[in-house]
Amino acid sequence: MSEQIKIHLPDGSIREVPSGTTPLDIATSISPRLAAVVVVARIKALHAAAPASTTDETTSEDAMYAAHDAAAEKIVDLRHPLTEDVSLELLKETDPDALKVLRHSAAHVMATAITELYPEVKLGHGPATDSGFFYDIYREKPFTPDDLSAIEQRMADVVQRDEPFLRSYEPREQALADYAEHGEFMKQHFIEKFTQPGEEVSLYKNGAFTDFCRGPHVPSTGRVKAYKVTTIAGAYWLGDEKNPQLQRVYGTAFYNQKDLDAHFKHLEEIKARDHRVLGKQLDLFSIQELAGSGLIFWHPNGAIIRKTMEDWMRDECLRRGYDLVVTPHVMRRELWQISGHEGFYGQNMYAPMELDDAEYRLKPMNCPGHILIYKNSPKSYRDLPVRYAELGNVYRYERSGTMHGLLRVRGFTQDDAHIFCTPAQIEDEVVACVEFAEEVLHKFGFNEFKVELSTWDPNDAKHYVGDPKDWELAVNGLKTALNRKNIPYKEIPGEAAFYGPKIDVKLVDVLGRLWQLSTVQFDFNLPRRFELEYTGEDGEKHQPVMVHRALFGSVERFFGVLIEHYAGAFPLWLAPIQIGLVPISEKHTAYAETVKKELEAIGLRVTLDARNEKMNAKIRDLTLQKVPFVLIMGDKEAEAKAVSVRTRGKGDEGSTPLADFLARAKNLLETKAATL
RNA sequence: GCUGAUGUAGCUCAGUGGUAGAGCACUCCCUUGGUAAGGGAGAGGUCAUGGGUUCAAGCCCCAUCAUCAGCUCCA
Repeated sequence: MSEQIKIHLPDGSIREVPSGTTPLDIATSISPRLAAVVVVARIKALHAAAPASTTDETTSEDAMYAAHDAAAEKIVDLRHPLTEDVSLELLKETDPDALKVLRHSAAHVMATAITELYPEVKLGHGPATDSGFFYDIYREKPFTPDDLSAIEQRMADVVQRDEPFLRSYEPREQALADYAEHGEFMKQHFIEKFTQPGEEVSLYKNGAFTDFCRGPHVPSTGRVKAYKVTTIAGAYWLGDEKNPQLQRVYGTAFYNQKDLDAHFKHLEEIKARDHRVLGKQLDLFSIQELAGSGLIFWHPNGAIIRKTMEDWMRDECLRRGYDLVVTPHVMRRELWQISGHEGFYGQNMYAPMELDDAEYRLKPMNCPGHILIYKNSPKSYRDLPVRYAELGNVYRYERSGTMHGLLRVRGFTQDDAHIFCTPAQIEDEVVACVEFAEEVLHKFGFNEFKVELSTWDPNDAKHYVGDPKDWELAVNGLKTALNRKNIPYKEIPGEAAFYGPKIDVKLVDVLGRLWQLSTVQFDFNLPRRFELEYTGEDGEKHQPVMVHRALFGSVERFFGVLIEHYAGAFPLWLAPIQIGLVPISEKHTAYAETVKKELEAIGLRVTLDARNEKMNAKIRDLTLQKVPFVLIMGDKEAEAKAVSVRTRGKGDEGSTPLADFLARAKNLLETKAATL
C-alpha cells in the first residue's frame, strides 16, 4: 500500500497520496468543514483503459444496475479507496447526482424500517427515480395507509441512529446461499443476473440491515434529513404481468426540509394545471359514467376551442396542398382483414357487430378509408402526390385501468392524413410533414420538441408486416429526411407501427414534460395489400408508397396538453370567453351593451356580466374563468366612449378609448398570437 | 387487465350503526358599487349501482361500475 497515486482536483492542483486514500481523507485534509458537507465523490480514471463494455445489448434492467460501473466517470462513496490516478470532484448536497445518491440511500433507510416492522417481507429492488425513490416489496398482506405512516415514523429512528453505510464484499455463492435460506427470491435473481460465478458481490450494511447493492451511498443514514413516504402501488415482478405483483412503496427525499416543501409545492402547481381539474373549473369537457369510460363530451367552452383548432388545421392543410376527405366510422370486416388491422391490431379494436348478413367494425385508424378513395379512380404519376386529410373519429379498445382524462381515451379524433406518392417523392413529403408539425407546435405556443425515430425490432418480426429489406429502405428514407432538415433524433428500436417505421415528435411543455403527439409514418405495406397503383411516365403500372401523418395526433390529447401548457389561460384567439364586460352599476348596462356589439362585430366572444353584484365580485368571477380581458365601465367610460382595461396576469391598465382597445384585440385575434 | 385507494348537493368536502351536513354555486329580496368575494332568505341528495348482515346501514360484508395513484400497454 505504499504506492503513491496522483489525485487531480477541480482547481487544477494535484495531490500525491498513498494508494488506498479515500475521498473523505482528501476532503478532511482540505478542510474539516468541507468533509462535513461533502456527500459523495465523482471520479474519473486518468490512465485506465476504457471500461470494458460487457455487451451492447443491455436490457433496461441491466442498464439500471450497470449505469454507474459502465461510465468512465463514476460516483463513489466517500469511503471508497482510491487506487489509481484519478480526477476527483467532491460533491456537495447541491449536486444533482448527490441528490440521486441520497434518494437511493433513502430507499435503503425505508427498507431498513420495513424489515424491522415486517420481518416477513421479501425485498426486490429500490432505486432512485426522477422525483424520489421506491422499494419493491413482496408481502402477502397489502400495506395500508397506516402501515405507510408507521414506516415513515420508523425511518425517523433509522435516521436518528445515524448508521454508517458500510460497503463489504462476500463470495457470490455465500450471498446466494444466505438469500436462498431466507427465501429472498428476488435478491437471488439479481445476484445471478448481475454477477458472475466466482465473483465477490457487493453488499451495503447499515446497522443490522444488509442489502445487495452497487451503491454508492451517502456516508450515513443521518444524512437522510427530509423525506416522505408518499404512496404505494402495484408493480409486476420484472415488469411482466404474468409474474406475481409486488408492492411498490414510493417516497421522496431531500437534503433539507425546504427542498422537500418546495417539491410538494411543485406537485400542487402541477395539480392546479391538471387538465381534468381545469376542464371542470372552466367547464370545457366531461366524461359521463352513463356513456362509458374514455369517451369525451365537449362542453360549449371546450367545443369552441376545438372548433378554432380544427378550422385552423383544415385551412392550413388546404394551404399546403392537401385535399379534405371524410370517411365512415364503421366499415366491413373484410376491409380490416385486408388491411391487416384485424391481425396486427385486433386487440385494440372494438368487437365486430352484425348488420344484415355482414360484419362491421368500428375504425381504429383512418388509413383504409383513405385508401379506398385513392383506389376509386385510376391515378397517374401526374396526380401524385395525393394528400388526403381528415379529422377522423377513431375508436380503440383500451384496457380499463389505462384511461386518463383527455390523454388516454377510447374514442378520439385524429387530424389524420395519408400521402400517396412515388418512392422518389418520399423525402420531400416527409420533410414537408416535419415542417408542418413544427408549425403546428409553434402556433399553439410550444417552442421545444424532441424527435424520435421508431424502428422495428427484427427479433420480433411476427409483430410487423413486410420483409426486412423494405423496412431498411423505409427507415433510411426517414433518416435521410431528418438529416436533410438537420434535425437531431433518437432512434428507438421496437417502437414502430406494425406497417412501418415512424418519426415521433414529442413536445416539451412549460413544465418540461414530454408529450407524444405528432407522428409521421412510412408505409409500403398497405399499398401492397390493397394493390394500389398509378400509371407512370412509362405507361406502366407502378405501386405508390404511403406516408401517414397526424400532427395534433389526437385532438383530445393535444387539447389536454394545451390546457396544461397554458394552465387554462388560453391566448386570446383560443379563449372560450375572450372579453368580459363589467358595468359598475346597473345604470351602465346600456352602455356595456353597445360596447358588446362593437366587440362582437370584429368577431370576439364577449360576456356581459349584468348580474346584481358588486363589480369586485364580477371581476373576481371573470378572473377565475381566466378571461384574457375584463373591461370595466362606469360614468367616466360611458361619457368618453372608453373602457377601463384589466388584462389577465397584469391587472388594471386604466381607461382607454374603445377604438384603441378594438384595434389591440383585433390585432391579437388576426395574428393568432400565442400569448394573450 | 393487475395492486391499492376513493365514490355523500352543480363544485370542494365533513359525517365510525339510531331523523342526511358545511362552504361556494343556484333562486328570490335588500343593496347600485371604481379594479379578486356586500347582506338576508330559500331551494337542492334513492349517500355510485345491486345484493347481504342487523330491530336499525351513508357507515359493516360481497359483487359490479366509475374515478385516482402506479404496473402493463399506447395517439
